[in-house]
Amino acid sequence: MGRPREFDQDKVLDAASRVFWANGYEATSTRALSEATSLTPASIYNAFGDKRGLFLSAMEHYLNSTIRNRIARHEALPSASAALTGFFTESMDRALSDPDQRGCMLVNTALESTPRNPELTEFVAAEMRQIEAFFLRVIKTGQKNGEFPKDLKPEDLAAQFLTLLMGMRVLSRVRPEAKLFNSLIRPAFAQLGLVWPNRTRKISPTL
Amino acid sequence: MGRPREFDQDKVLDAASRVFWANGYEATSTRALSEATSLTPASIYNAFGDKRGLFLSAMEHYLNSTIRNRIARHEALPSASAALTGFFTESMDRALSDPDQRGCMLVNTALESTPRNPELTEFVAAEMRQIEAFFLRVIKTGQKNGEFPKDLKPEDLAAQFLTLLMGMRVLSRVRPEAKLFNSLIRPAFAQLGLVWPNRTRKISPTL
DNA sequence: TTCATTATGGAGCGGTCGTTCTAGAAATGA
DNA sequence: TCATTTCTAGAACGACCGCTCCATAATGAA
Repeated sequence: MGRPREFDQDKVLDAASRVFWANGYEATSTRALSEATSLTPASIYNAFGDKRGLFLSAMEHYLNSTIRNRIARHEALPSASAALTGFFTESMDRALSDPDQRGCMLVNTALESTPRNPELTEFVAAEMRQIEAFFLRVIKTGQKNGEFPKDLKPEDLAAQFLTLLMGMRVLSRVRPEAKLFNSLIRPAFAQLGLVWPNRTRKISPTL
Repeated sequence: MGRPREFDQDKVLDAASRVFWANGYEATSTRALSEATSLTPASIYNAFGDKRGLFLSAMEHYLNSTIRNRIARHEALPSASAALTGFFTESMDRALSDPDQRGCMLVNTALESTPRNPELTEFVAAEMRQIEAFFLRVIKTGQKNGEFPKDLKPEDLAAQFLTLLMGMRVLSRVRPEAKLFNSLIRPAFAQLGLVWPNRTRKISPTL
């Protein structure tokens, strides 16, 4: 019933999340969003309510197409070692190959959200718990398999890997250096008896 | 020559940095800065040039009174163990006792700065290198002393501690949980043969 | 005293912000 | 066909943005 929408929601959210990701919520104007999505203000407000609504939808879209997707793909791998190595390899390559040094939209949002936006803060916190839970599952599996030593508490290790990931995302905004990242991941992996194969800066595709 | 200033620069920068720290650069209006500092716009612009100038001065003030000060105090301690333990104890207590969960102004700024502000990005990067250098000095001293084992590369350890600190600062905005922080610091300290005394949430003074 | 210089208070500048409004277009159901 | 509903284009709203201007006040130098 009624006139159908002319835009592709996925493409719109893709464009919107790119802008929010690069500039943050506050520094992104609704005009910039209009231009990026090729949507008029009326269409945006009709479809998403307001700027915050579009941001939340764009954030969901971002999480699904990056972090959640990455977790699902690597958790499906046969070994815990491969899952962990693959996850960090991909994370590091992405961080180093982004010419805009946008880091991670989740981390960017974490530092832009304040206790005055408790729902947003809780949303970010919950997503970080999901990442931590992924690490916990992988580590427990690896310990059960015999891939990883069993003397270390998996909860501690999961928290460590989460923080390593968060710290890397901060550093990738200001110091996207392969050498730095290698010296972070190598000792963390060594705890689990894993050898981290040093990686070098990856040139981004020109699109 | 000319009329003297009526305000105390230190108090003004203290007030300004509080507002920037809590809300970020973009979300802080010059009106809010006027109110917080009790200065008219004319006085602010006369003294600091523009909003960015005030921000940079406030940032310097913040760094001097927090991170740089903390580094200097702990590096003066007789043992490397005490320096490292004291530094992280204070960092963790500060993070957990802040009712506004402002995290670290340096980290907040790191994620708000873009490659379009290369000077700001470089400023943040340089400050982070200073923190890393502090860790490196302490670790090298500890290894020379015999306080820390010598089999681990001090450069790797310094990078690790920097990332741990950055990651903690991200998490402190959204998940300021003492238990989480203890499980992060404990294993990192264990590498150096240090025992981390678990800490609990510290209630902030009511001022 | 006078003058040059700098600081302050407060009004207000042009511009941009997030958002809404109105007119009309494109679909469905009767 | 026509009423109803939803979506789109583009102008425009009031609010707020960063910042400047102007008159006046407070200092040191001559």
